[in-house]
Order: sequence, then structure tokens, then C-alpha cells
Amino acid sequence: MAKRAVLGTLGDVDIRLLRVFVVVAECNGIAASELELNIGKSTISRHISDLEKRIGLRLCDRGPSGFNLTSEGRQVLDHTRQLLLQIDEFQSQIDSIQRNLKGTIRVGIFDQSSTNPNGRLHQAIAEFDEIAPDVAINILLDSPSALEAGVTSGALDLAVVPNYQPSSALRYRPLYTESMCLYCGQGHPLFGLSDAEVQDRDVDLSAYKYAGYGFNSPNMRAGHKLRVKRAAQVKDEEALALLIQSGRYLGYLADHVAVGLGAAQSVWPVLRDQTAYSVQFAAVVRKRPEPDRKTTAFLECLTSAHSPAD
Amino acid sequence: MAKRAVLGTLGDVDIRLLRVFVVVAECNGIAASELELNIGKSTISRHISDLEKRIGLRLCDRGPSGFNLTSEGRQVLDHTRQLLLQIDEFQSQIDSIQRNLKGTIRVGIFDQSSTNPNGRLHQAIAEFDEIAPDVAINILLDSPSALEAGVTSGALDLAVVPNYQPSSALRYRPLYTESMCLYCGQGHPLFGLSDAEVQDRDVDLSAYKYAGYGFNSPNMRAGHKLRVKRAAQVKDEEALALLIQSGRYLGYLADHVAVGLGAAQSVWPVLRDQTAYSVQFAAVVRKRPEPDRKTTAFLECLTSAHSPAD
DNA sequence: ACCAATGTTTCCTTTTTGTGAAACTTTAGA
DNA sequence: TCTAAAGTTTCACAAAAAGGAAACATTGGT
Repeated sequence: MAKRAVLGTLGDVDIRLLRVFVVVAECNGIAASELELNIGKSTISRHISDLEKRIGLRLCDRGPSGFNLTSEGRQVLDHTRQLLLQIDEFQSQIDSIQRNLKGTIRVGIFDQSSTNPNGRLHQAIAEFDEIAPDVAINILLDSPSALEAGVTSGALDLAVVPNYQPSSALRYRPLYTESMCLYCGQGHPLFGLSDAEVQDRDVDLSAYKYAGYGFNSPNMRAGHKLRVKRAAQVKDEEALALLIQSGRYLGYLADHVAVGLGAAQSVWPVLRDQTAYSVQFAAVVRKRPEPDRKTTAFLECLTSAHSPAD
Repeated sequence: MAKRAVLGTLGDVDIRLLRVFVVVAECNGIAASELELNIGKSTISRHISDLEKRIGLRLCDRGPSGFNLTSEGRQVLDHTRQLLLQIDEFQSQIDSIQRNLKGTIRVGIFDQSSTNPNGRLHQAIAEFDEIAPDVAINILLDSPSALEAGVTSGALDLAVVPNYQPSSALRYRPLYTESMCLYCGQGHPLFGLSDAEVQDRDVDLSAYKYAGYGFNSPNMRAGHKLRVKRAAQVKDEEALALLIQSGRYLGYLADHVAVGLGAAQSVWPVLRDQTAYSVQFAAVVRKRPEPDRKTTAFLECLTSAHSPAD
């Protein structure tokens, strides 16, 4: 240590010495406090006399003739007890900060993902409310790119988005996957045909009208891969399902949506082997500044809500 | 260190770290606080992260992108400020104990010493009242041996007594001296005789009546040394002076008393060369338990009141 | 793309602190 | 008077804490 900096030149009474003093005073002697403190008496003796030097007062008469606090010692003892209480209080204030999360958490959700039965957001929210009842939850629905932008800028604490094109500024935590497939509706030329039949006929999918989302999304990328031309743009899943059910359009649907629509009766998977793909949904937070505690806690809730154990 | 005792296992938040944290927060960054703290940034950085580990909370985002307290950091800062205030308050409570003497001080005075002009007890009292206005002074007059017994037993805090037969349990601090001499009164056979004349006549002092104190005192010891027989016992100086002035008795008087009686007119020193002696008056306190602060302070006042400088 | 500023980490040194053992000192009590 | 008990002091040592220097890492601005 080069030189003690300006801090606590005079002050910074050693809390430890004060604690020792209190115990010694309560035990009414050094010998008696040995057990309590679990320190040798030579050490205790030095502690007490150190303390006396530091605060410049003789605190007690001690020796073979007995132990007695001086009048100053009694006063110091009183003030010390109070100080130690205040320190304990400080400790518990800190503890309570640790325990009680407060504030508002802003969570973004991909607006077309709420129907997936794999998504356990509701469960995560319930868990979170259990451990952090004082945090207000703010939920916002938007497109994946808008959500990621929000998280990056700090406008959102966390978002649940399909995990594609990961940004290096963000940290992704996989939650669940959604399986997608190209569907057509009743009345469509491909309706009812098995993959083998379609393949036998050497069908060119791009010959059919295709409906998809108008914004950047896994759906859009899948469409690109099929090289289909988008004849209809939609903004939400229901609209897309409607177009497909019309029997005029091909389009990607999540399998759970197809099931919801009545499956084989209403919509039909096209070339499942080739067109099926799955999207992983992930919770995303920014890397820095590091997410705060309530965000981390929410992330944990999300993870545990989606872990296989549950 | 063999093993940290049970004290403050979890707690004992390091006050120093908290102080550093407050300064850093106030300076809004580590670099800025370097000057203020007069510590290198590497150390400060470590301090802050140590503190974060100890209390288990991230306190601030820091880095090239700027410095920002987290919401927890802000809360901790508030509580820390309060704690530091309370520590300061503790300090000043201690200081005030140091400064303000309280209680009662019991002082004993040799009851035959109050007329000596060298005794500056009044001045000492004035000084003491200046520095310790809240201490009540209790003064008791008694014989030297009674006073010393009082000090030894703790019934008295301090006494001013002629310093003879020092007791090993007591600590003596010389204050002033009183010169004594054997005197006779007008009408006595030795009145008016110079030392030489008395010696020429080969006078046997023990042939004359002698008057002295009836209790153990320097006066009594002086009488023993002269081998005079005590024909009259007195209990105070005025009675003694009266007997001597009668011209019938020899007796020891303090020179200042003789002067007060009118010196050469009224009383006459006998064989000054041989009979003169001086008594040192001293303040006396017990060695242990060590005298308390007000006693020590009073002792200081006595000393300074009697020091040559004054 | 480069630079300056802000922190962090690693490595090493110095100082302070905490500790026990043992030899002493003092005092109360048998 | 002798002894046991209570503290104090001295000595030696280990560990923690405080500190700095230098090499890194990250980021904002030119």
C-alpha cells in the first residue's frame, strides 16, 4: 500500500473492534468473552486497547481486580450499540433490495406467435409474478425486427422472437420451436395429394399463387427459398389462413394453426418433406449494458416455463 | 490470520468500499473519481466490483460507453449515504464524550494548608471550570492521612497533601513547597537571639515546652527529630500560633504564617539553620484503577496553576 | 479505420491486520 | 505467603487488503 488515501483519515472506526468491545462489555471481562468471541485473550486485549487508542478514551478498568466499564465506556457502549443496529439495518436494507424487485419490465412479443401451444408465456408471467410481485409487466406486440430494435435501443428489456438472423449485440436464449409447412386449402389443385403424387407430377410450386407476410420474418425467408412469387401480402396469420383456406393460394402455416383449422378437412400440407421447416423462438436481451435483475429474473422464468421438466 | 472468527461472517460491510462507491457515483465515473480519491483506477475498479460481489448487486454500468447507476445502485447509494451519515454521527458522539467531562470530582485538601500563598488551588479550580464546566467539584478538608486513605479507597478522586511517607499505591505530583521553621513568641527566653547566640549558649531545645499537631504530619515528624517533648497538642494552625505567641512554647510554623503574624515583632525563628525544613505539597491520585478523565484534567489544572510559567 | 478515453484484468509489492504462544505483572483469596 | 486468575506485552507469522503498472478490451468520435 503506497499511502493511505485521504479517506477516513480520522474516522472509519473499525467496526470489528466495536463489535469486540460490545461482546467484552456484555461478558463483563476479557476472559469471559474468549469463548463467545472464539479469539485468544491476548488478541482481545490488544483489540480493546487499540480501540481505546483510536477513540482516545479509556473504556474500562480491567485486570485481576475485576472488570468495570468507565463512565466513558458506558457512554461509548450505548452509542456503539446504536451504530451496530444501524449497520444491521443497512444490511437488511441491502438484502431487501436484493429480494424485492421493483419497477417496470417491458417485454416484446412477436405479434403472430401468440397462438402456439408451445409458447408458455402465460406460465412464465405467473412464475415471475410469484417472485417479483412488485414489478409491473408491460407487454408489447410487434414484428421481430421492430422488437429486436427495441431491445437493442433499450426501449424493451426483453423480447420473444423467432430466432433468425441473430444480432451480435443481442443474447438469445432458445425457448421453443414451431414447425411450419406449406399448406393449400380445399379446392386447390394440390389439395389431397400426397408428397409422392406431387413429386410424380413434377409440380412447379412457383406456378401457384403464394401468400405470405409482408415483413421480414422466417415465413418470408421460406417463401424466398421456394422461389414462389408472392401474390398476396398479409399482416397477420388469420388473414393468411383465410387466403389459404380459399383454395387459391399456397402459404406457410404453423402446424398448430393448421390443426386448429381442422387439419385435413380444411387445409392440406404440400410436399411436407421439402417444405417443412421449424422456427426456433428465443428470448432475446441485449448484451450490454447487461440486463437488469428483473429482466434476468424474467428470463429465468421464461426458461423454466419452457424447460422440458415442466 | 489463523481463521476469521465468527464475527461479521456475512456483514461488516467494508465502510471503505462504500465510501469509494459514493465518491465514484458522485464523480459519475471511475476516471473522474481518480483525482478525488487519489487512488489508481485499477484499484477503484476492483473496489467497486468487490463491493458488488459483497452485496450481490450490480451497482452501475460503466465502461467506455459511459457511467450509469443501475436502479439498485441508486437505492444502495441512498442507503449508503445514510449509513455514512450515521457513522459520522457516531464519530461526533465519541468526540463529544471526549470533549465534555461530566460528573462530580471529589477533591481533598489538607485542612491546615489553605493559607499558604503558594497554593494556587483557587486558580486551578478556575481553570478546571473553564474546560469542564459540567463537572461538579466537591471539596473536603481533612488530615493528610485521612485524605490519602480516601484517595486509596476511591472515596476521593484527588487530594492535595504534604508529601511525606509516600504510599506505593498512590501517585504524587509535586505542586509547591512550604518552608517551615521552629518559632518562639515574644517573651520566650530564645526570642530575639540569633542562631549564633543560641548555639554559643549550647541551648537544649528539649528543655522548652513544645507545641505541635496531634496527628501524623510533617510537623509531628519534625518535632520528633528535635527530640522535644510535646507539652501541648493542637488541631489547627491558629491554635498553634496562639500558643507560640504566648511566649511559652516553641513550635513549628510555616514561614508565611509567621510573616502574617507580623514576623519579628510577634514570633521569632529559633536556630533557623538547623530547624528549618520545607514540606512539599503534592497532588495525589491513586495508581489503579487509573484516575478518570476529569481527575486527570483537574490534576493538569493543578499542575499548570503551580508551574513557574504562571 | 484509427485514436482517445474508460474500464478491466493480471501480476506483483507493500502495509496492515489478526492471531496464538509464552513470559510477565498484578491482585484477590485461601 | 503462596497460588490461581485476569490482563498485558512481546514475538513471530500468515493472510488479507490496498495499491500500482501494464497489457487488454470496448466504444464513441473523428
